[in-house]
Amino acid sequence: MEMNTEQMAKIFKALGHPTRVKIVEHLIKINTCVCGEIVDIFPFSQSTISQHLKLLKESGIVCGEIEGPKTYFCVDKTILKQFKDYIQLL
Amino acid sequence: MEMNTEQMAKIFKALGHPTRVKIVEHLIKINTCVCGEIVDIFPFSQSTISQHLKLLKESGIVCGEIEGPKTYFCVDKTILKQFKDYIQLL
DNA sequence: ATCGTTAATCGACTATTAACGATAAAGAGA
DNA sequence: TCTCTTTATCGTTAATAGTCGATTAACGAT
Repeated sequence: MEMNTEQMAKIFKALGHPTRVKIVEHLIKINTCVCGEIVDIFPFSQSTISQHLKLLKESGIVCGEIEGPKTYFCVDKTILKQFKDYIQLL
Repeated sequence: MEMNTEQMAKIFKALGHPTRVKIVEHLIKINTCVCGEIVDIFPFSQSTISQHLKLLKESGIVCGEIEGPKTYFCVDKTILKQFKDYIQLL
């Protein structure tokens, strides 16, 4: 499977904000975590973080799994690999 | 030299538009070219393309060299390498 | 059944972006 | 010098993004 330009631009756009880059780095580091943990790390409101997570999810680079009242977020490893592969070919 | 999160986010943001991704891909392919050539490729006005090039320049991933009335644009290979290195570590 | 926790969504506001046409600037060539 | 070519910038408009507080929804536990 290979990314096209549109998909790449969408992920680039999603990563085009320092907070979202940091969220993704954090998710990669700790593998999975819930929204509240991310809210605790950053100086933004719960709604703002939730919005950032929504954008990341829409780009495909992050996925969220609802489990009871919580949502577990993690990086989609398949998409991440495709993303990295594309960039390596630049 | 290593990129920090802010710099990365700035480049991601600059690449967060399909036209700008394509411009960068084109620049990598043909090494260097003037604004007018890019205008001919895309269905946007000269001012819009010039604006896209300005954003790419400001992010650092592209550089432009004025030579007479023309400006030669190319990808900054050093920055591109740092960019790729950063992503590879994700 | 109510309450507390967690996350998503809504509505508002401001700021930024994307696009255009028009204009300006700067050099090359007649 | 005047004109042509090339690119950058300005002013405008419409759309999107970023942030917040308030509200809603969904679930678990008492």
